[in-house]
Amino acid sequence: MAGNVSTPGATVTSRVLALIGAFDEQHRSLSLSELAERAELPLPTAHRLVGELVQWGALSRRPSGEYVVGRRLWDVGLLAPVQTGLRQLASPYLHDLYGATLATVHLAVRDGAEVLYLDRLAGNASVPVVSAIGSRLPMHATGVGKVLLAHAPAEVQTVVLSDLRRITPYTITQPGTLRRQLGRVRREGYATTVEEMSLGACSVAVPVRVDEAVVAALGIVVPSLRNDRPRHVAALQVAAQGIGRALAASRAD
Amino acid sequence: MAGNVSTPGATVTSRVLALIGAFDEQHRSLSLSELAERAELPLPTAHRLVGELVQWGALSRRPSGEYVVGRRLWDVGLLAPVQTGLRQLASPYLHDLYGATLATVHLAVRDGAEVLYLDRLAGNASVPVVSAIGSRLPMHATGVGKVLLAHAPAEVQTVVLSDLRRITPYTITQPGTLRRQLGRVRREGYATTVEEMSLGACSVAVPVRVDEAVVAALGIVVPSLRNDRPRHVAALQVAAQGIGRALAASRAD
DNA sequence: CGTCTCCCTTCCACTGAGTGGAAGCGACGT
DNA sequence: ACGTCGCTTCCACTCAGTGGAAGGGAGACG
Repeated sequence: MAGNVSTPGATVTSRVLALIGAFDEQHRSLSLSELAERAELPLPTAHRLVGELVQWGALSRRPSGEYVVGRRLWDVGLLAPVQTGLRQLASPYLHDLYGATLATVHLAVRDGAEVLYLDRLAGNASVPVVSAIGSRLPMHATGVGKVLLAHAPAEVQTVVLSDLRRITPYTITQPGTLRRQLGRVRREGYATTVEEMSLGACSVAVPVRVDEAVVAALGIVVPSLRNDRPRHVAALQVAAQGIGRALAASRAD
Repeated sequence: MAGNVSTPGATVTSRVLALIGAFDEQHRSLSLSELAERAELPLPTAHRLVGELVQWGALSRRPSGEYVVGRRLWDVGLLAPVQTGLRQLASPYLHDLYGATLATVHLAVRDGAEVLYLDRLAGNASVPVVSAIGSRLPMHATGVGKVLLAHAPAEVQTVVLSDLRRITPYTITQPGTLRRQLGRVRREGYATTVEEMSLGACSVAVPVRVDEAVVAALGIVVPSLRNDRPRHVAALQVAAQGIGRALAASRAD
């Protein structure tokens, strides 16, 4: 699994997947040789496999000759259960929340020791943020992250607290400080961040609960927490409750 | 390539892709034997390949034993340019449009002789509709479909007009009638439908243009066209122009 | 409790699909 | 005209992939 793709033990399947996996946030389009290099495959092999992938629609070739992820993979990706349940159900509430706050809205779940962003609505006038749908960010520096961490199993908290990387000058890197904040999050029902992830961006986030269990987090990003905090928290909680109820109802399947 | 997957000439790659392609809207979760059958592969072969796919994260296995599309494919799918360009750019305008109309908002492109829905915002109070992100619908019975058809190449129009399936009692099935409507769409700059796709749902749609070329369509679904039509068309056109300008600007890459 | 059925998993001998070094091509630069 | 670089094609060798057959194991039925 951890091993090389081109050396013995490599199956055709693993080579195909290595090619698909060669694409990421920073590499949305790759030339044949880049692909071969990133997948650690000899060029002729990459060439043939990529040809098959293109024919099927998993990749597609730009006029420029570069390859990009194809529409068919996009189709299939949308069938993943990540989006099916939570995301689709939550969608209307996110829009309402956006309408009420006009701030960037995030829906996220915990993925191991990181936050996985499931959805994001950003308005034209919103604060620029680093998150993107499908991206992962550290838990200790985001609003949704703190919410999810506060309700995560103890062992996850331990892992995260033991590695608080500094991202901005305001990032919390003291385990004690963060641990105290997590307690407050549990008590008060919402988390905040102040420029801990990116300068000029503050956030407020609340948990989404189904029968007490925290299944996701809902957050907004605003330029400042000064005003409106109660209004924002209220709007978030209304939306979170709506999503929670919708989720619980849908479990009648 | 059109040929069978298990018969001679089939490559490992094509088998792997057949497995991935076995999932669709109606089949989001499949047992091993269903997978094998749908991919037309012998069971042991399917078993082995699926094992590799699961290990990589392209598929994942539910506690129930059924397989679903994995998170990693979701990740990769999101990198497809479908969403990167148009969808991301359009997102803020869609939200504004939703705020202005409180109706279900659709962003769609033409994919062959069908409409492919790229994005959809649905409020809580919105009319229920069949579309879903990533789904395809016929062009002759939807607002965005008519817009895209009106600006499609003649050969596409011919194909579509030759097969006007009835969906509701109000679906237009007369080629002549539809052809006349398409002319009006081009002249007036917007299309409408009245319960042609689903009862109780009407729609208004406009083209998104970049330098005169129609690259997408933007539509809303409402319970009735009686009132507000001019206001809706205006709101749609404002949003479509915004998206068009944003797209044109982004072509400075 | 035995037995039938259905679905999943493992085994392994045969073989043809996959491999990748090498050579060919075409575009661009000097 | 010649060198370089990235893509494409070729093809003989061989090892990865194949899938029939047999081995679990969970649940239904008599």
